[in-house]
Order: sequence, then C-alpha cells, then structure tokens
Amino acid sequence: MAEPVRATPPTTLLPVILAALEEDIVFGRLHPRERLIEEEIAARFGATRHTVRQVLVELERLRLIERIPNRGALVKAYSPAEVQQLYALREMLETQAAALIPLPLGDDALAPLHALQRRHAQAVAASDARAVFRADLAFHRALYAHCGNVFLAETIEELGQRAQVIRYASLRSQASMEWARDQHAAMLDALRDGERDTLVTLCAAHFHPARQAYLSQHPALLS
Amino acid sequence: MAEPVRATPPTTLLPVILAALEEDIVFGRLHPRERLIEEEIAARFGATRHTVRQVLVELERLRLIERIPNRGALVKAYSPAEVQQLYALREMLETQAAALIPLPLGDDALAPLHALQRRHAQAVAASDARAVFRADLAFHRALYAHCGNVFLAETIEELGQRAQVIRYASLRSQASMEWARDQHAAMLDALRDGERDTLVTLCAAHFHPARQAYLSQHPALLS
DNA sequence: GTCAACGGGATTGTCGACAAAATCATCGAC
DNA sequence: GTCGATGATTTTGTCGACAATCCCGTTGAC
Repeated sequence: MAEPVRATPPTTLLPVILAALEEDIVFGRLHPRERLIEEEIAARFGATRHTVRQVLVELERLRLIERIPNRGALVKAYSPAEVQQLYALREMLETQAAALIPLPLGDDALAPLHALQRRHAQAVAASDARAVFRADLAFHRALYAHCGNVFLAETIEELGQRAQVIRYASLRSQASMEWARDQHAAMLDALRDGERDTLVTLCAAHFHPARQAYLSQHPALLS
Repeated sequence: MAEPVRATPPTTLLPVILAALEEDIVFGRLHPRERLIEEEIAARFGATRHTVRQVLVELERLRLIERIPNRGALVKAYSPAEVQQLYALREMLETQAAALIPLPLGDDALAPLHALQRRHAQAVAASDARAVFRADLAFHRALYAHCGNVFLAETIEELGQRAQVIRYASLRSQASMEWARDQHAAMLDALRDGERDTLVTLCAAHFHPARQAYLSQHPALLS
C-alpha cells in the first residue's frame, strides 16, 4: 500500500485507480512479483471490487501486471535477457520511425513538439518525477506520430509503456532527466534543420541509460 | 447470426465463444461495422451476458472489434490507407525477424516446422478454410519464434492477428492458399540451406496478395 | 522426520437483478 | 416537408451476494 485515498467524484473512479496503480508500478512503489489484491485496492479507493477488476484487466493489457486464473495479479518482472530484447526491438522501431519522418518538419508541426518539450523541461526543473514521466510519454507520442504509419506509432507507444517499469530506474536521477531533456531539444533541432542522421542517432541512443540502470539495479531477476 | 449453438460442458464457455466470434469476424460472417449485441450472443451460446462481455473485452484486445462506452461493440474496419500502413509495418518487422533467424536451422528446429507445414498443406488440399487459417497462424508463429527476440515475435503475431480480417480476403481462393503453401515450403528450404536472401525476400513478399485482395474487395471503406 | 490428507480462512470468479444510457419511433411546431 | 422535442424500448453498465478455488497451517500415518 503506497498512497492515501484520493477524494473524487462518485462516478468514473476507474481512470483514477488505473492512473494511480500505473504510477505505483512504474515508480517502483509496487515491486515486481508483488501481489495486487482486489479487495485491498477497492478499500483504498472506496470503489467496488468490480471496478478494480476492470482496472486489473486494463493493467494486464498494458503488460504491467500478469493475471493468473484463480490466483490473482502480480506486478510483471523482466529478466535481463528480456530487457535486452525489449530494448533491441524499441531501438529498431524508433530508428525506422525516425527515418520515416518527413524532414525538415514545418513550424506548424514543430510548435506542439516545442510546447511538450517545455513542459518536460519544467517538470525536470521542478524535479517532479510524475510530471516528467507523463511529459516524456507525451513528447515521444507526438514525435512518432509524424512517421506516417499509425500502427508503427502505436507499437512504439505500447513497447514504451511496457518499458516504463524499466525506464523509471533511470528517471530517478536528476542527471538522467536532464540528459533526456537535452536530447529532446537536440531532436527538435534536427527536425527543424532536416538533419536525418542526427535524428536517427538520437532516437536510437535515447534510452540506453535506462536499460543499463535497470540491469544494474535488478541483478537477481533471472527468473 | 451465423452459426448454431454448440453443445458444451457447463463451464468454460468463454474460449468457445471467443473462437466462434473470432472466426465469424475473420471469415467475414460478421461484416465490418456490424454490431455485436451482448444479449443476442449470450442467447446463441446459452451463456450469461457476463461471459459474453469478457469475450468482447478479449476481442477488443485482439483489435478485431471496437467497443464504444454505452454504445456497444462493432467489428473493426480498416481504411485503405490503414491497410497499406499495417502491411508496411508487417513487412518491415518480418523482414527484420527473418534476418535475425540463425541460419542454417538445425534439424531439431526444422522438424516441428515441417510438421506444421504438412498440416497446412493438408488443410489446403482439403479446402478447409478454417483449418488453413489456424495452421497458417501456427506456422508463422513457430517460424518467427526462432528470431531470438520474444517481443519481436509477439509483435509480429499481434499484427498478424490484426491483419486476419484483411488476410482472409485472399484465403478465399484456392489458388492463393496453394501459393501460400508453396511459399512455406520454399521458406523451409531456405532455412535448411542457410539462404538468407531468399528467406528474407520470401518473408517480405509473403502477404502481398492479401493486401491487394482486400483493397480490391472493399473499395468503399474510406471512412 | 517426511509426506499426504484435511480443513479454515482468504481470494478470486460468477450470477441475477437493477440502474443508466443510448436508440428509435412518434408527434407536433414552424 | 423538415426539424427538434418526447417517451418507450433496447442495450449497456454496475452492484451486492454467493459459489468456487486456492493457500497454508495442522494433523496424523508410516
């Protein structure tokens, strides 16, 4: 149990619980292999068990938990080999997507990206991990939306969500967050100036520190 | 409504309904945009509405239907542009996966693939569309399992499932099914002989006819 | 001492019924 | 004749309660 109950309007508790549990997992307040008990969660949020159940289904779809019939839900754990493979695939997809974005990107398209970049930078400045998390997600989604392939963009986002647990290991350090911020800025410059190679390189290397951090922090996850 | 009720043990109706609806959609007995009504389905299979509801959630996860809050579930439709993009991504991923499979593949690994190939060939010979469908799926899953990246294999399979609705447009013709069968055989030869270029080319071109068939059959899906 | 059967408590799964929302046909105003 | 409101009907969403299953500590036999 990590956070106190949050006062909310009587209906639509579902998205609140979903976001809360998502963050609990991503920020490591719930550890890999930890069990999620429906009734506990229901009590925490003042919701019915039915609502919690739907949230768990959704978390399973996001691959943040695993649900075993009659046994309950566990926070998913990734072995080092899986981390390597997941990141290899992400690198492949994001490289391809970066190669597909039409360059240079016009101001109409750049403006929203700059806005998201500012939001991210502000969150970093405020050391607000939760805001950094959300802003980073939004920035990458907006970036890859320009690759011209809805399914590629969707797949990249899904894999990003799956990697959130891993990524957070690096989000913890202020230095890493600042590094990501500067990389985002460099990406925007490359988009503006039409520097394809720079962009592709930036996208490919963007998440290496996260992988490293996770592997060094969880040396014993050889399940 | 397409099929009669099937007598089954009292419990675990869920997978039965899931498989039935999946085939109804893939084989075009349920058309794009057609509405799936919970109570009708429940009555057809003698299940409770709760069970049907879970099936619909699962079908949504497979991207075969779309569920709109308070409005119900619709069979998903793809616009020509989406079909192009989906197939472009599949081609990219399957090409990469084919490039990652260690060659030549040993007999231990080839034997199960040959078995699946035989199953597929028999289904084609019997003109059993349902069996062809399942066998084709199993063959490709087993093939790409050798690429060494679980997530890549999973993603390929998911995109394949999403494309099933489209793919079936070509599965209809006996000639197309025989063509697929011969391509599978050629893939196995390339795997055995270590002919990387042949394999990659085969994998990349494997589903072109399906895309063409879908686009020519649904010219008006420009939603 | 080990292991298998057993039971109490905890946890998940399913059901029937009711509530909320959307759809559709009808009706009236302009 | 078209358009917008109104109410009945269809359809989906949610709830509380009960059933099934699993977990785990205990007991007893060998």
